[in-house]
Amino acid sequence: MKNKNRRISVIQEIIATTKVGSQDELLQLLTNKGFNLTQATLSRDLKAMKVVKTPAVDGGYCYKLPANDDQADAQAAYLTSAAVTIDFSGNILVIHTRAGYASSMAYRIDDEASDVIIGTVAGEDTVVCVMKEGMTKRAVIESLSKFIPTLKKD
Amino acid sequence: MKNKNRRISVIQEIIATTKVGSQDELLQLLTNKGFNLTQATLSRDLKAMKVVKTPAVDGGYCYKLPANDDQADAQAAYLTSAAVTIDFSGNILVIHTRAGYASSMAYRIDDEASDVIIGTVAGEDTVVCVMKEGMTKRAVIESLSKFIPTLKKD
DNA sequence: AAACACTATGCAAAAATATACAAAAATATT
DNA sequence: AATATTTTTGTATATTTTTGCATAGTGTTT
Repeated sequence: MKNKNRRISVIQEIIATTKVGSQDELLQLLTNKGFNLTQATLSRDLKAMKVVKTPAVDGGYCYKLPANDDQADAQAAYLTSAAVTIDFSGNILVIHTRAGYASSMAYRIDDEASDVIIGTVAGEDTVVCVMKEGMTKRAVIESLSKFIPTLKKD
Repeated sequence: MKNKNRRISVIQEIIATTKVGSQDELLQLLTNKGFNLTQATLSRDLKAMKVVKTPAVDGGYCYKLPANDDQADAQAAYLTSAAVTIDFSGNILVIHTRAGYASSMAYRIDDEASDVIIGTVAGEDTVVCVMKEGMTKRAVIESLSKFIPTLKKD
C-alpha cells in the first residue's frame, strides 16, 4: 500500500535523525506529521524494518536502523581475489587486500613482478610496493594484472 | 562483584553463539548453567552490555551484541596520545608511536584519512603512510589532526 | 458483480521488558 | 572495627512491545 511505504520511509528518516526512546514517542512524531496509525502497527513496521532498540549513552534507549550488512556482504561477495583496492602515488603502489592476505600478495609480487617492482613491505591487509625507477603505471598494471584480475578493467 | 562479571561474560558468550529470543529464554539458559538471578537483573545486564533485540529472519526476535562502535570509540580516545613523532619525506609520511600502538594507529588512518592517505604499513611502533598523489603536507596534516592533536601545533 | 485471496490495520489481551524502591552485599573511609 | 558510601539485586509494578483475532481495503478471477 502506498501509505505504508511513505510511512516506512518517514520512520526511517525520523530514526536516522532523531533520538527516539519508545514506540509511543515515535508514534507521536508520526501523528504530528499527519500519519494515522496505532502503536501496534508501528511495532510491526519496526519489526519489518529490523529496527532495534538499543541502550543509549544517556541511560535511556534509542531506536536505530540496522547496520548495512548488505553493503558489507556485497563487498565481500565481489572480492573474488585478495586485492581490494590499488592506488598509485609517485613511485609507490599501495594494494589493500583482504585481511591477512597482504603478505602472500607481497610474496607473489616479489616473485612475479620483479620486472617492475623493486620491493614490497606487507602489513596485515596492506602491501606497499616500490616501483622500479622510470617505470610507468601502465607497465606496472600490465605486469600485476597477471594475478590481480580486477586490475585490467581500470 | 565477581559473580556479575562472570555472568556478564557468560551472557556474552551465549548471545554470541546461540539464538535467544527473549530474556526469559536467556534466563533459563543461565539458570541451567547455575546462575541465580531474576529477569530484572538480566534486563539491567543487557542494558549495560548494550545488547539489542533485533528482528530475526525467521520472523521472531534475536538478541545481539552491539557492533563494536563503543570499543572503537574507546580505542579512538586512547589513540589520540599514541603518536610520538611525525615526519614527511616526499610522498611518504612516517609516524612513530608509543610501543605497540602502530597497528591500531594505522587502522585508524586507513579508516579515517583515506581522503589523503592511500595506504599504511605498520610495524611495532612505526607507521609508514603513502600520501595520495598531489596531496600537500598541509592537507594531510589537516586530515590527520582530527585524531592526532599534537599535529595542529606544528 | 460475486467470490476469493491477500495485505494492512485496529483493538484488546498477552507477553516481554524496564524501573522504583528497599534490602542486601560489597567497598571505601574514618 | 565501625560507619558511611556505593553497587548489586529482588520484588512488585509500571511501561512497552508483540500478537491473535476480526475487519476493512485492494486487486484478481470467475
